Amino acid sequence: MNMIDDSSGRETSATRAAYIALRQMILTGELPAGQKLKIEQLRTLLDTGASPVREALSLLTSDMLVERIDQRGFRAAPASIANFDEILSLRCTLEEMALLQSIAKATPDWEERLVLSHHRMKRMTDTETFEDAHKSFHMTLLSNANSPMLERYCSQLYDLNIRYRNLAAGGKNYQNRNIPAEHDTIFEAAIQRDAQTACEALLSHYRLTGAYLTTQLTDL
Amino acid sequence: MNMIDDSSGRETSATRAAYIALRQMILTGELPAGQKLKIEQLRTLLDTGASPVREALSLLTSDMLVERIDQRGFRAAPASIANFDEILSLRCTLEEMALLQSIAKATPDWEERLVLSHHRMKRMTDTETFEDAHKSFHMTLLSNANSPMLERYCSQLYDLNIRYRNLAAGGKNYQNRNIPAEHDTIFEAAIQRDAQTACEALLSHYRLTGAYLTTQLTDL
DNA sequence: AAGTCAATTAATATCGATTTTTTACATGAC
DNA sequence: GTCATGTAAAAAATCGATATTAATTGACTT
Repeated sequence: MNMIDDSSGRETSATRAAYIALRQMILTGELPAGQKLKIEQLRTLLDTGASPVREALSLLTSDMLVERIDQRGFRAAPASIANFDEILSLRCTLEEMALLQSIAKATPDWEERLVLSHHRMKRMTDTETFEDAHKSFHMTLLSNANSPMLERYCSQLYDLNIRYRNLAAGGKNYQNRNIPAEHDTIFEAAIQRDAQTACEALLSHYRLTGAYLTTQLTDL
Repeated sequence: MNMIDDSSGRETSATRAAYIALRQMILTGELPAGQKLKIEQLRTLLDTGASPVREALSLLTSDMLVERIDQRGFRAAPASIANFDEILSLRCTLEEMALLQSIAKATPDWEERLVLSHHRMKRMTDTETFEDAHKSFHMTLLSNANSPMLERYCSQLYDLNIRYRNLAAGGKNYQNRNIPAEHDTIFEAAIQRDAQTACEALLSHYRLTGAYLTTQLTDL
C-alpha cells in the first residue's frame, strides 16, 4: 500500500505499529484465513486503542490481506487453492514483465545492487533473516524496471505467496530441488542480460514452488 | 479495494458516503493531484466527522488514489506522464491476460452478458451514463476469467485511466477515430471466440486512447 | 543574506464515551 | 417443524475532546 516507510527502526505511530503487527500475524497464519477480526479483541491483544486498530485494518485492505464489509467489520482474507493459483499466475505474468523491463534498462548500478543482494541472500543461514534477503533479491531483480506500480503489485503478490507458504508449512519441507542453484541461474542470466534465460529460470522457480505448495495445500 | 458494495442505493455508513464522495472528487480532478488532504477541511466539506474521513482516506489508499505518509496525513496521488504510461502498460498486459482467459472459458451465459452490456453501452447518449456503461462493457469482457484479483487490478487501472482522461479534458475531445466501431470489433471477436483479434482490437483501443491522451497531458 | 533555534500555530493521531447496527436467541403463530 | 417477530447482547461506527507531532514564524547570530 501507499504507506511510505521511513525505514527507521523507531516506532512512529500506534497505527503503524498495529499495521506491522497485524500484517505479520496474518502472513504467518497466527490470524487464520477468513477469521473475523474484532476490534475489541485486537485492541487488547495489541494493547492499543480502537482507532489505530481500525485504521491499520483499513490499510491492510490495500494488501489484500484483510477484507472489509460495510457495517460488519473486518476479517482476514480467505485462502483457497483457487486464490493461490491466481496469485501464482499473476506473479508469473507481472514478474516476467518487470524482469524484461529491468534487463532491457540494465545499468552498472543495477548490476551492483543485484550482486550485493544475491551475495547477502547466500550468506543468510537461519530462516528468519533469509526470508527478508530472499525477498530483497527478488525485488532487486525487478527494481530496474522503474515502474513503481508494477513493483508494488509484485511485492504484494510476493507477500501473499509467503502467506500460503506459511499455511502449507508443517508438511515436510523437503523438495527435490536445489534452490540456491535456481537463484544462481536467474542471477547469472540477469547479469549477462540474457532476458530469455532469466525469465525462464524465474518463472520455473515460481512454478516449481507453486506446484509443490499445491500438493501441501489440499486441506484448504 | 475490498469494500464489498451492497449495490443498494441506501446510504449505509458515513465512511462509505465519504469514500464515494472523495473518490469521485479525486477522479474528476476536483481534488487536484498531489494536493494535501486535510481532515478538518474535508470534514466540513463533506459535513461529516473526522473518523469517517480518515477511514475513507485509508481505504482510498487501496485504489492508489490517495497516499498516506505516517504522521503527516494524506494527499491525493500525484499524476505524471510516467505514471500514466505505467498505467497504460499494465492495463495492456493485464487486460490481455484476462481477455484471453475469458475467451478460453467462454460460455453461453458470458456471451449473453456481453451482448447485454454492449447493447446498453450503445444506447447511452449522455456522457454521464455512458461512462458507467462503458466500464461495465469492458469489465464484462474480462469477467469470465473468473479471477477476482485480476479483475480488481483491471478495475483499479481502469479508474486510474479515467482520472487521466478527466485531467486531459479541456483539450479538444476530437479524435480521428470511430470509437463505437472499435467496440464493435472487440465485441464481435469476443463473441466469435477469436482471441487473437479480440486482444489486438482491445489493446489497439487502449493504445490509441493512450497516445491521444499523452498529447493532451503535456502540462503535467 | 543565510542559517539556526525557540516559540507559536496548525494539523494529525489517539482516546474514551456514545450511538447505531448487527447478531443471537427466545417466543409464539401457522 | 418452520417461519416470523421481538428483544437482549455484542460489535461496529461515529463523535467530541485531548495529546502528539509537524510546520511556521520571527527574532537573533554569524
